[in-house]
Amino acid sequence: MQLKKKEKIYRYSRQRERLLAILRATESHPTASWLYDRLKEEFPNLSLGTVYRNLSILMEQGLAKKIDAGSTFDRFEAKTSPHYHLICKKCGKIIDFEKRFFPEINDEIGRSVDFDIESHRIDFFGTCSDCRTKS
Amino acid sequence: MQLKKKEKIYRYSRQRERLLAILRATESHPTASWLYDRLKEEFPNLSLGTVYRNLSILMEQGLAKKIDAGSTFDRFEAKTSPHYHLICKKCGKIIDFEKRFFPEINDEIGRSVDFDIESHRIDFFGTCSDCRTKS
DNA sequence: GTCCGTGCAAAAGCTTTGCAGCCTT
DNA sequence: AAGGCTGCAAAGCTTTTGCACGGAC
Repeated sequence: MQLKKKEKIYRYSRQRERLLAILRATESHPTASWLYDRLKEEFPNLSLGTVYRNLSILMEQGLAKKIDAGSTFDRFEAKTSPHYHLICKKCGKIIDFEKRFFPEINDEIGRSVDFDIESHRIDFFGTCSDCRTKS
Repeated sequence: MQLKKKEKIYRYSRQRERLLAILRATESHPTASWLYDRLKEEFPNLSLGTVYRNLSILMEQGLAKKIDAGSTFDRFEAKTSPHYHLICKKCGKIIDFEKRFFPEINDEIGRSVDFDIESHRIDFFGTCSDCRTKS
């Protein structure tokens, strides 16, 4: 018999609705602190804990993702379509890239290892055009 | 005229030599704290700060790498050959995978974006065989 | 009425850093 | 002798959490 995990119930919150809207409206892969600053304009008493708690809920719901890009702080995005990231080593900027997706490599790799592969991420590192121009 | 960055001078240290040896001898992609525990067996007065400082130097020298795998703490490795990671979503274990490398995708992607790509990382997420057996 | 979400503040956890003394060069 | 490296401890930062209150349902 299977143990059924209790379904978590989410209530509506204006803060979370607006947080998601802000995250969806930017392409900058912002930090929690940046989101806090934006959202605080609408909710002057907003607390940073609320931002973190709501980001966590949005991730549970599959509406937001955390990006691990080597910074000391986390960055988030709300884009759900499959895509990769171009990460600039000079300025840390993250740019979405979705012109080519490799769904086939999960299978290709999966056939050769004893590991159930569900997904993959690819990040490209280099220098963005802005930083190239500057130097 | 080009500004030449002053070359950093490194001195020998027994702690760093042994740290690298320990990192090279494991396949577990350890945390700084794990390395500290191992190294402290040889240097009873060792401080965690020394581990971090030396990891940082080893990374500058290209002898160690930090792996961003979504944990709250960093993990490190000393393997220099190109390889990818299989990351278990259940237990967090990281396994090296080097049977297939895709050097060509840097060029393939690079041709279509205004971004100088130097390298890429690929991480596969899923369930390791240990965790699959358990469930 | 329940009990989830919020604000506030404190705590937690990993990593960094200032300092004095030691060791490498 | 110069200055990087170390241990120790304190500080720094991001993220998490306890609590009482307000809001969603």
